[in-house]
Amino acid sequence: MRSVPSSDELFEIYKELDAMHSWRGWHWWPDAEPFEVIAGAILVQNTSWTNVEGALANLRGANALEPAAMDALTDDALEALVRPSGQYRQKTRKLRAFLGLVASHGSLDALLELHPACLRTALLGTWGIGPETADAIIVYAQRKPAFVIDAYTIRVFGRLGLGPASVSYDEWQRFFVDRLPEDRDLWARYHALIVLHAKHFCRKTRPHCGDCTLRARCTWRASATASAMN
DNA sequence: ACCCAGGGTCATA
DNA sequence: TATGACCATGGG
Repeated sequence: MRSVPSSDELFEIYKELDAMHSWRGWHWWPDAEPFEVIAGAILVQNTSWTNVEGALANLRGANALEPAAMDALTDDALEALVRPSGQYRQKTRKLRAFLGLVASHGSLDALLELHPACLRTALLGTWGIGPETADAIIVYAQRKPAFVIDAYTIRVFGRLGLGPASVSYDEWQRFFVDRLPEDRDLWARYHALIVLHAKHFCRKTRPHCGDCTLRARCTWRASATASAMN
């Protein structure tokens, strides 16, 4: 059913996305410190980024954007700061669990010195951190190659008729990793462009396909069968 | 009054 | 292993 793209085709799509969206600017944790990137990666789980900005602003105002300072906060205080991002009790637990991982490695710097594969294993063993958050931490905080898969990735490429038929994170990740050179900047930017693209052209319900230069490839039609194509 | 958002965990079958 | 409930705020 789905076609199997060549490496060149995936790179062509990357260039199309870049041409469409690079003008929108690059607000993808530009020069943020690793700990802020990690906090953002946890706080943004199933939440819009605008909500996360409020929580990060609160944390910055409380000088809590470093492990020791955050760890010194009570649960009540941390929950209050993180509240704008939603699921604030869960996310307080998750931040706390990550702080525990940092402590077990001595420091954040020491944790980030790990080989990416080792860091990934350590992150996946931490409560509240799954594959997407782990890969986001590796590529955007540790700045090592990791291709992040998210709901947007599966939606965008699913509508293009590409990628695995399953929704398996690992299968989708292999789909990209096997076809693209192992290049941290390329992978980091590719994921960011997919998110930008999805937000502007591949909304869940209503299509905004007007100016999308990929529309010729798009197999998705609005009302028809909103189930299979997702 | 909905639906959705840059997931992950847990209980159930 | 696969599916569903749950978390919870804020914007459209």
